[in-house]
Amino acid sequence: MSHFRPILAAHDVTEQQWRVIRVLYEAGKLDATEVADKASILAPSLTRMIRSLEERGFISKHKDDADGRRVLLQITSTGREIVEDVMPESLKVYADIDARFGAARVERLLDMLEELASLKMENGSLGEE
Amino acid sequence: MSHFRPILAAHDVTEQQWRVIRVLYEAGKLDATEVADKASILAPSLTRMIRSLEERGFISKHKDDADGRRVLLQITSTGREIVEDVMPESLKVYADIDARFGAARVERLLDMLEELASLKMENGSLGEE
DNA sequence: CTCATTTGATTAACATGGTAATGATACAGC
DNA sequence: GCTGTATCATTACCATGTTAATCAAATGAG
Repeated sequence: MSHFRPILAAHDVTEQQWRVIRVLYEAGKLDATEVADKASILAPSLTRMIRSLEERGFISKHKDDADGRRVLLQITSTGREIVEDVMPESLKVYADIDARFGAARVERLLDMLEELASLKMENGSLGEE
Repeated sequence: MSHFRPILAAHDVTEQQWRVIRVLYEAGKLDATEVADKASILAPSLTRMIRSLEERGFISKHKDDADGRRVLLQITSTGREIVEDVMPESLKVYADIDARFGAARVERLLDMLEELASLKMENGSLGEE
């Protein structure tokens, strides 16, 4: 990711903020919980990021009329411009990794990591005996 | 790691702090740079952690007589007690992962990650064209 | 020896991870 | 319709990641 940061830094966007606006770019209007989930960001972090991203005009925030607790988020045209500017570099990073590490190995690596992560969820055979 | 945190939380020690005192437990007296390196912690973070760990009496800090810029760190008997109390749980976590995920696969996973990480260091074929 | 450079540590400033507490709205049961 | 509970978001608080700036000590060139 650190390869990637300079491009984002030029837009004053962190990697986490990038994930948020990219999710909104791809999915359209989403509520905050879905965004947090898809961007792997905790709720308290997202709250802070929403404030910052909205102040800078990258996203807009609305209350859900159907459920007053929920917050709906949407990317703005300014935000879209950033995504469209950064995306080519982003794709290049992944293409480069695929080329140099091997796409098949990348996939295998991700599979293993996912499986390892799911293992740890299944139970707690730890610290409770 | 989150499996591991309850045990550490009982001692009011974070995962990063655990890595620091474990390194010092195993290596004896070390200077700050080596500790930061072995525990994968950045210098500014380590500076803050030293303050906290020293205040609580888990480590001691001395100036290096041979090089006044360097700081030497050493675990105290209090710190040693914590390590000896937590270590069994720590080993259990790794043993559990080895058992459930497979020790060979764990090793393969670590190898792949190391190789991937080293790839990214070699150059920057990114963002500079 | 003196000065410029280098190196190690610290500080500062900001963003995020993480947990707990609080607030506000929905909702189920009565 | 009210009330207790559950759910979503926010706030508060602290630790760490991250970069840049600063400070102090060591080192090298002259």
